[in-house]
Amino acid sequence: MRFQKTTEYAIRVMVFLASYPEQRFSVNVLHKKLNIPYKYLGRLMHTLSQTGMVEVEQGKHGGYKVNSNLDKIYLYQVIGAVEGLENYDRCILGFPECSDENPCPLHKAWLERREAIKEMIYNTTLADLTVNTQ
Amino acid sequence: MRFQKTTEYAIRVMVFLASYPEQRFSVNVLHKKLNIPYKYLGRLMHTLSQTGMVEVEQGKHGGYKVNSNLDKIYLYQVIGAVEGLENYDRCILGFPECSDENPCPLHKAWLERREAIKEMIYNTTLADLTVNTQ
DNA sequence: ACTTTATTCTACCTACGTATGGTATATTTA
DNA sequence: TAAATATACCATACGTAGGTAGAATAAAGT
Repeated sequence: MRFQKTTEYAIRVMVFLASYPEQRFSVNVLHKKLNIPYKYLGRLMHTLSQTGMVEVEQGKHGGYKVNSNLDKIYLYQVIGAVEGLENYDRCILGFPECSDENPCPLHKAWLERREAIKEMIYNTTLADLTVNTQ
Repeated sequence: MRFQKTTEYAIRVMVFLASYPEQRFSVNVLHKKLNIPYKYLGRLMHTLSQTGMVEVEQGKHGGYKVNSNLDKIYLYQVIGAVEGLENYDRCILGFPECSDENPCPLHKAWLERREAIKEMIYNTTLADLTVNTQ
């Protein structure tokens, strides 16, 4: 019961970028600041840039910068961009036929907790998550 | 954010066995009833038997049977036997230095939800999870 | 204008863990 | 002895994580 590493990386990067919304960072700098493997991060940033959550500039002095609309970028979007959101509507025991009408024995208990997590990721924006460590 | 498949399998099996606490089942029967790959399930059952949560009998007409103390077998034990419990005390962003004193920006929100999940797995026993589909 | 430099982008390649299957052997008991 | 099952070991598939190499891009230096 945990995020994929890639998802952790993605949220870490986005939180960092959101903390310096005017600045542009190269992959190399992000790699050093956030302790994420350089090449892996490169591909991740490319993926994130394609969703529009970060803006990219190529060439010398290029790099990545968060999209200015911090309060429009939700955690669920970051998670959805990397590991998807299927798990948040899934039976915890993997029963395909599990539903409110035909519940598995953990259905209700898990539903409540899962909804609390969804409430978190669907209501938290990057504007809520800035962190200044400078 | 999900269980490993193996963890799902383990809980499925334990819930099934707990529903027929007097009966002994062969791997082959469990495999067919629960739609879990035969060979994989064999090893999983062996693992589970070593924790004492299920009792094993070999030979013709042998098989697995849940330990009779249904109300003493907690969900966290089943989860711990397969994928471990480390993730339930882990920073959601993977910051090693994250703590109550030095929280990551998601610390408090995640802590509350994570504790709700822990509350579930530490308070639910197999006695709460029987299901009769016969 | 040409070259160098710093950067992203793209396409493979490697490592590793989880999930799964195959085959052989050991154990029990009808 | 034979059938049913457990146990052990080896092989395969697959997804995630991480690395290598070079092409494309764009700025800066000459």
